[in-house]
Amino acid sequence: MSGTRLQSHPASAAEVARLAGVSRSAVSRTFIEGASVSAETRARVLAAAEALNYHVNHLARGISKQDSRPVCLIGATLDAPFHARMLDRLTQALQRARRMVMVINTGGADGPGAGVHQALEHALSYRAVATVVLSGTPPADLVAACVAAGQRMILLNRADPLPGICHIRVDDAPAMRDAVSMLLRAGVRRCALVTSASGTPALAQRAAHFRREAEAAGLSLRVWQGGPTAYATGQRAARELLAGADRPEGIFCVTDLLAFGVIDAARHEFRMEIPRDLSVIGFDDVAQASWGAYDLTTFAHPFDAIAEEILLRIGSTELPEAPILLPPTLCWRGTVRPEG
Amino acid sequence: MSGTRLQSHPASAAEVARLAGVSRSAVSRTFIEGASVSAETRARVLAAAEALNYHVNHLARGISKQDSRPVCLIGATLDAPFHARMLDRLTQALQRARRMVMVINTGGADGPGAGVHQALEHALSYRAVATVVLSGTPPADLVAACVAAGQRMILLNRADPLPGICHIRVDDAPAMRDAVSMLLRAGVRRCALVTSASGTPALAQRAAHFRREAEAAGLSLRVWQGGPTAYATGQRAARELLAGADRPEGIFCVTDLLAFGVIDAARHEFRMEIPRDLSVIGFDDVAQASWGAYDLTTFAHPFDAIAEEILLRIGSTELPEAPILLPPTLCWRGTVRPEG
DNA sequence: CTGAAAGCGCTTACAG
DNA sequence: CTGAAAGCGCTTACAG
Repeated sequence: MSGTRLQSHPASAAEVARLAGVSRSAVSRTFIEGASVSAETRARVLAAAEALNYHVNHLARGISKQDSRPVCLIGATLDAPFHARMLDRLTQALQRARRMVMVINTGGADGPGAGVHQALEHALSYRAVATVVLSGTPPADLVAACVAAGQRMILLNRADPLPGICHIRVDDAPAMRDAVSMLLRAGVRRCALVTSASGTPALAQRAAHFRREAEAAGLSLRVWQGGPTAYATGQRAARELLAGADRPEGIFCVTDLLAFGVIDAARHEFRMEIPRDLSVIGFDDVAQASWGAYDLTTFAHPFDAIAEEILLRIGSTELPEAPILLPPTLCWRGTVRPEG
Repeated sequence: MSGTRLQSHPASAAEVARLAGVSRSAVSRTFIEGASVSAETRARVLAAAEALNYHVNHLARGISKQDSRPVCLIGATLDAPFHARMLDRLTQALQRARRMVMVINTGGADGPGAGVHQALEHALSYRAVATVVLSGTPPADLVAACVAAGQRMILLNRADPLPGICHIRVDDAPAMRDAVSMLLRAGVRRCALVTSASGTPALAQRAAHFRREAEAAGLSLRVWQGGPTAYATGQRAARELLAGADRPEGIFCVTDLLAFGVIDAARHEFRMEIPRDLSVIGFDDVAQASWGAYDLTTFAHPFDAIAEEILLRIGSTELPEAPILLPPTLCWRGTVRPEG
C-alpha cells in the first residue's frame, strides 16, 4: 500500500492483468493461497497491483467463495457493559480468523419485533456464513425461516433449543448452588432475587435455578422482577426491597448491571454498609465489577470461551445437536460477608 | 419469510424467474425501488420469491451498485464505555439508513501498527463506501494510501487535518474554559491534570487546552500522564498525586474512565470525601458518570450529533475541507464543590 | 412494461 | 504453469 496515484474508481483485476501482460486468471491465482503460478508471473502481477493500488474485491469473491462471506452479529444496547464485552471479544476472535463481521443493532427500530425481523432479513441478504444472535429473543418462526433459507444460526443464551440451530449457553445451575451457599455462610436468612422483566430466556432460567436452590436450602426468598436489564432497574429494586421492615440480608442479581444499581441505592439512599448490612452477588463479571466502587462478588461469564466456540462452529459444516454448555467461574470479591 | 422448505443453497433470481415464468430482468426490477414492472408480473415474482425463500444477494448487487456496499468502522477496545457508546449510536444510525456496517477490531493484533494496517486493507478489500476510524491514530501515510485507492475516509477526534479526508472533532476549547472556572469557583488553588500516555491527538489537544486555561487563570497545575486510557490508570494517577503533601484540591481528567479510577482511589485508599476534600471533573459523560457511585460532573461527548454527521457525509459525494467541530455540553453533577 | 444481451469483478474446471 | 471460456448472481442500457 504505497502510492500517490489518485483514482476515481478502484482498479480491477483486468487492469492489473493488462499492465502485467498476463491473463486475467493469472491475477486471480496470484491472490489465492496455494494456486499454481510461477514465481515470475507472480512477481509481475504483484508489481502491477502495487502500481495500480489494486486490492482483490472480496465482495465479488464472496459470490462464489464461501469463506469471504461475512459473519453477522445481531444485538441491541451494544453499549451495555455485557454486550460491549461480548462484542469486543467476538470481533477480535473473528478478526484473527480473517473473517469479515457485520454488526446489526436492533436497538433503534420502531418495535422490538421489527428490529429482529429486519436484522435477519439483512443477514440473509448479505449471505452471511453464519448469524450469531447475541441478545434478544428472535421469534421461533423467524429463526425457522432463516434456517429454511439455508442460513447457519448460532444463538447465545437462549433456553429452549430450536431444531437445526447451534446453541451456546452458560451452565449456571452449579453457580447458583454456589451463590446460595455463599449467602448461607454469610449468615443470610432472608434473601431476595432481583431480575429484569426483559424476558430473556437465559435470565429467566438463571432466576429459576437460584430460586430452586434457595428454597432447597430453606432461605426465605423474595422475588423482585421488573424493567429492562439496566442500572436504573437495580436502583428501583433496592428502593422497594429495602424500604419496609424485614429487609433482605442478601440479594442475588441475575446481572452485574442490576447489582450496581442495588448497591448504589443501598449505600446512598439507605445508608447501608456492604457487606456488613447487606450481601450482594452479581453475574457476568463485567469490567466495573472489579472497580473500587463496587468490588462485586460475581460469576465470570465465559466470554472468551464463547468466542472460541463460535469461531469453531462457523467454519465447520455441521452444527452440534445438543446445546454447548460453558461454565462460569466464581469471582470472590468484597460484597459478601466472609463468614457467619 | 415463511416456509419450511429446506435448501442446501439459497435460491437465485434465475430460479425465481423460471418459477414465475418471467425474465431474469423482471425479477431484478421487482426488487429495485421505482423500476418499471407491471403490477401483475410483480405479484407473480413476489409469489415465486416467497415460495423459494428468495432474498436479493446484496453481495452481488454491491459489485455494481454503490449503495449496497458496506460502511467500515475501525476501532479498538470496543468494550471501553466510550467506544461502546459511540459504536452503539453509530450502528443504530447506519441501520436506520439501511446501511451494512462492518466492524474491524484492531485490538487483538500483534502490534498496534499491524492492526490498523490490516484493518484498512480489509476496508479496501470489501469496497466500503466509507471508512470511519473511531479511535487510534492511523499513520498518515497509510491513510493517504487509502485515499489514493479511492476510499472515502472519516476520522474522529484526530487533531491534525490530513488532505482529502473528513474530520469530525469535539470542540473542547470552550469546555476547558468552563472546567477551569468551575474549579476556581469551588475555591481550588492547586489543581492537577490527568491524562493517558496513549498519544491520541484528541486527548493531547484537550489536555493542552486545559493547561492553557489553567495557567491563564493563575492556578498551580501538576500534569500527570501515563498508561493507557483506562480505569487503572486513573487509580495510579491518584495514588501518585495524593500521596505527598500539597495535594491538589481539584483534578481534571481528560476522560471519565480516568476520573472513575481517580475517585475510587481517593475515596477508598485515601479516605477522602468528594467534593469536600477534592473536586473532580471528567469528560465524555459515559453511562457510569450518572451512576450513584460517581455522580460525576463532566462534559457530554456529542455522540448522537457525531453519528448524524457521519451519516450525512457517507451519502454525499464530496467531503468538506475543514474539520467539523461539534460542541460538548456541560453535565453538572456532584463531584465539584458548588461555591467557594 | 418487457426480454435478450452485455456488463460488474471475481473463480474455476478445462485444454494445452 | 498458463490462458480462453463458462460460471457466480446481480444490474442496466437497448430494442421492441
